[in-house]
Amino acid sequence: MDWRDIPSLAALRAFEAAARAGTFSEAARELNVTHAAVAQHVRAIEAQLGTSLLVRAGRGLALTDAGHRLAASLSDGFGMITSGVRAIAADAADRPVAITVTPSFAENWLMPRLAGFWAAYPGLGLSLNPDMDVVDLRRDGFDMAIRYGMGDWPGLEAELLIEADYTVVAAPSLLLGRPAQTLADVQNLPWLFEVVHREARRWVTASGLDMACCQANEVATLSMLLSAVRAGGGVSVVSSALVADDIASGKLIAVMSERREGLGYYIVHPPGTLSARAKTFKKWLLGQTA
Amino acid sequence: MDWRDIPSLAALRAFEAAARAGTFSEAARELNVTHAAVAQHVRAIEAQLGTSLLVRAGRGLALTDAGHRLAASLSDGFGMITSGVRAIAADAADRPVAITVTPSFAENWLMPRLAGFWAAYPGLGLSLNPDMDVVDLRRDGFDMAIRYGMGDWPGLEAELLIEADYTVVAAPSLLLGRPAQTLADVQNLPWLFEVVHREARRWVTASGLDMACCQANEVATLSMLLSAVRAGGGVSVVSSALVADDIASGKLIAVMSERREGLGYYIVHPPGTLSARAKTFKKWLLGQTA
DNA sequence: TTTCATATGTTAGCTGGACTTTCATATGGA
DNA sequence: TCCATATGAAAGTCCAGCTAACATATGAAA
Repeated sequence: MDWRDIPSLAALRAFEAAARAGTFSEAARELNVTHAAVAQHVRAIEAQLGTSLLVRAGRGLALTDAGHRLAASLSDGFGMITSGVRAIAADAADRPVAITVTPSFAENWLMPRLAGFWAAYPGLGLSLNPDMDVVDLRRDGFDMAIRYGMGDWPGLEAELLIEADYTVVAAPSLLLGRPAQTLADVQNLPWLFEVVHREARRWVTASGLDMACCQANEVATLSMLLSAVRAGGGVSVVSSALVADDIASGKLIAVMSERREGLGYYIVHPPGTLSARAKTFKKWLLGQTA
Repeated sequence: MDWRDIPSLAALRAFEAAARAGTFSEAARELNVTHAAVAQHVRAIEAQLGTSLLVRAGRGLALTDAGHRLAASLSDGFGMITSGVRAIAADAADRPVAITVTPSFAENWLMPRLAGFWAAYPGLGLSLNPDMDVVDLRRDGFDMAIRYGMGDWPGLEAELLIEADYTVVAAPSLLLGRPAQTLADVQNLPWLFEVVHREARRWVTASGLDMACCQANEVATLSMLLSAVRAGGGVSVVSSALVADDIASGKLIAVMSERREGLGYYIVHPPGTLSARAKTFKKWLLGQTA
């Protein structure tokens, strides 16, 4: 589509508004600009096309024949454009909020709380996608994600939901009444690590755990790890946020804990306006940790 | 038409081009901008509408369902706009060049030369409107005017065609062989003045004519005045340009002459591009006095 | 006829939207 | 593996689009 011989779209829009409104002043109010801006645009179009479109008539303006014809095709064209845009925006606003979230966070933190959301917002649909991968939100059509990390994903806005830490936990059934207040207390017990969570292993070693003198097993997912830890299958390092209820109820014992600056579960989304529904969900999420 | 919730038209055009071209790079070439400009526009629209439109696919891009639908309505809308604009521009280019010109200039200078123009440009139509009034070119649909004055009409471009002067002329049939080289030589002959041309009368009085001792008649139009002067009805003050042929052939005698700085016959038109045809005519006009 | 509100016309000056520049990364054909 | 061409992202530039200001025109009301 060759635009080189077409006046600027801003000018054409100004002309269409003036043609419809009958005065530059009224068109200016509609477009939130001054009458001078509208007048300049219209005269620029006339100069470029070599014909008059709007001429002075009393206190207002009258369309020439050419002006009538141009205004008609512009009105149709701009009508089509704005209708198409609004249809897309309406569809986007109506569909369920699409969220991608790590499975373990979904199972251990989000799902237990979601009944509260459903009670508060019965008509607001959510589409939750548990996925361990960091997916491309735009490519895969997600409104937002809840991600674990430092909050610095390029091109995305990230807002901290829950701070994360490293917490050593063990089940009472594993401890068998033994004290569990230092790493030394659990040094000789079996240990469990998530395959990909190398940093947890690195941290606990740096904190004094001697990996050589104890049995350490690896499991594939955080969900499986938590299941095994709860069953007394071993000691592990997790974010306390995921096991807050377990610790509070005594189902798991927190041996030691250390905060990591910046580390946390973040609400992540592309920059710009979220839909009203997505905003509502985000607000509710943030309200759960205030 | 409420534009507040509509992305910028430049952005929508960029998106439509990218949707059609399949890559930001190709769309950028079409629009004469960089790929980054197109990419930024598209992502801005996605942010505002809350949905993906174009996602990465190999080395290019693929439209999402929403993207397809939006691209279709934008293509229709922009097509309507550009077709409408081109139709108006084509009409303006095709119609005869509309010129408003003073009747006396038309009769005495232009019409005698126009045969040369018609011979040189047989297919180029002209629409000549003799009018003594200074008309509003845009309101009345004129491409240009040939006007007598100082060339300083606001909001218009003016280019000098012929310098004007005050020239005292008389017919030989009036002079009856008497010398006619000074105002004194024609002081006691009858004089003619155009009703509205007060400055000619003012000038000749300031140049020494004693209005009290001679018969002075007024006529309504310059054309009538020239007709009477040629018939020996009286002495008058005219622009020599209008009677150059008469003077050259001896049909009129130039008694005295005085140039006036800036005064002249000007080609006048609104600023901006004249149509190709109007430019051709203007060029031809200017060629007649080079 | 005068006054007043509202319109257009015009030009000089300002600024942020639109773009460029630059560099990093991704993709696919040779 | 190399290379050409694509997108992604962010910092910086600049002029199209606008405002401000003032002049002039129009028409209704007093």
